[in-house]
Amino acid sequence: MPTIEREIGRFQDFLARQGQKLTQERTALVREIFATHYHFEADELLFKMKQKSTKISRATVYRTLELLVKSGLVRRVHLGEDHYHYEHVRGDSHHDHLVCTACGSVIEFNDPELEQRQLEICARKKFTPTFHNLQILGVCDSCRRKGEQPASPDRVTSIGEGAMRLRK
Amino acid sequence: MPTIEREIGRFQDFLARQGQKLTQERTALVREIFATHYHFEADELLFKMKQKSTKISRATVYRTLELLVKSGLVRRVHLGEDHYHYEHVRGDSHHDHLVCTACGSVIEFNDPELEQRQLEICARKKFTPTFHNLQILGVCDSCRRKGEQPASPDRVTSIGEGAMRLRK
DNA sequence: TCGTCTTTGCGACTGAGTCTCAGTTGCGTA
DNA sequence: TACGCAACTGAGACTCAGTCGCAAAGACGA
Repeated sequence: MPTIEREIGRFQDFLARQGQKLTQERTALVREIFATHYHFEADELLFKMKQKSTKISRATVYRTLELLVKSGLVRRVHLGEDHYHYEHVRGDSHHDHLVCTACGSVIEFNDPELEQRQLEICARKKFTPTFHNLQILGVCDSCRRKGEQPASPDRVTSIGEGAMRLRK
Repeated sequence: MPTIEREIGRFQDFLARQGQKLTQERTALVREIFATHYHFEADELLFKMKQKSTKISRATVYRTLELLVKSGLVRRVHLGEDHYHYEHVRGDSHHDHLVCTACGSVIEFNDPELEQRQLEICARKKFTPTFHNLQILGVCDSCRRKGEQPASPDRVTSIGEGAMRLRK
């Protein structure tokens, strides 16, 4: 897959710029991450590597994820759970998430108008934004059809319950 | 403060509705929470109670916070750090947060237009929203004047670094 | 006073993430 | 090809927020 090779190249450049090396472990992780087309958790990644009998330690996974986030190849996101999720950055399209509290599915969306409005708010507050993180919790179409109800609409409760429900 | 008494009353109603009791510990926590006019962490609350030599255990603090979140009196928020923050709900004004990654200060804002746009997005995706959570990370006006620079603007990096910087 | 039910504190536990440290690897230089 | 050194790794101990189980305490109606 040429795309993955390109990402590996970018990571190597990033590392080289600060006198760091692209090791076998790091390459293997980047390969795995860019082959995964969805949000993942650090431990999930560790587990997958183990399954493939690619020996990599917990510490290395976390260290590499940190480097990848710093390099801009990977993004750390909150999806309503109480720990981080990661996703690889494709191109440079920023997006936000709709998280279904019934089935846990995540729908991505990108809305330039919404982004624009946020910039206006920042300007009004004299705030210089660098990044934002928006999750909308609720119930997706197919769950709604199945009769899943949002716990109590308009209620803040849903944060708590959403998070609970999503837990393993 | 009559306001606090009213909140305590509301909490009592909520508890009574499910056969639960308003105990001294719970009352003390509600008092403390509604006397705190800002985002706080669970352990911070526990610490404050200890300082006032109000004896309350960790478990009770967490249990009560959960009840308060369920009752809608308290809201759980993510502020870019890797654990929860809480805030008491005043009236029913929903708001979002601008979080300064340099000094850690938090600016609240409410923007009906932004909320409206989110509803439109949900409608387009056939998603039934119950709650959302938006943080914009960046640098506040006074930090910017002091020469604080956003680590690398337009870069996702800032999530990681923001969170790092904010850590105790 | 008894019985039942809820609540509490204690302390052990969990799980994500971090740190330390000794051993290993990668790589430029000779 | 060997050397030296910095960067890297794995193992496991550690941290810290949050949860759980359980026995004791408290509330309260009969």
